[in-house]
Amino acid sequence: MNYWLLKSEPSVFGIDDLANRPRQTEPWDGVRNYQARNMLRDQMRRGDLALFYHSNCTPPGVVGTVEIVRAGYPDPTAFDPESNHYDPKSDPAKPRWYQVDVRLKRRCQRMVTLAELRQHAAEFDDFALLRPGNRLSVMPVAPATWRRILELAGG
DNA sequence: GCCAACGTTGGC
DNA sequence: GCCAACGTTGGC
Repeated sequence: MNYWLLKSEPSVFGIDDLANRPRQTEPWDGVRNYQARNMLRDQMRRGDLALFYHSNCTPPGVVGTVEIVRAGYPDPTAFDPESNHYDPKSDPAKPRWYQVDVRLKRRCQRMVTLAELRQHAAEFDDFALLRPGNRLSVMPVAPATWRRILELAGG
């Protein structure tokens, strides 16, 4: 079982949106970065858990946790000319982009902001989110880091 | 709105 | 394969 962090802009799809979905489940589509794609496709497994992180907002931070309920499979929005995530170079016979399905596990009792995570950086084991210039929208989280962040979130 | 960091594109 | 130009991300 692995731990992850998934970024999303709340103005596009936030934790409230996930909470309002049927079965509180949603495909995590639209990832168009190869490093992130590789993790979705090759490493994420059903039953893994991920932090739900709100980015490009005030304040950014961790707002909840989700469970991976379906492992990586081709992202259909890449084949849809109507989608903003359409990629004409993704061939359905050899899909370029992948997604997983996530289900809301729980909201944080209190949000853990990026500023707060930075204050605790020394307690985390090489947390990719805090590396300068980090732009990945999917990244692994070490188990000890996961536990500490959930403590900060009030369980 | 600014801008640093980084990824992608495309000419050569 | 190099690398400059350009686009995107995302914090501030």
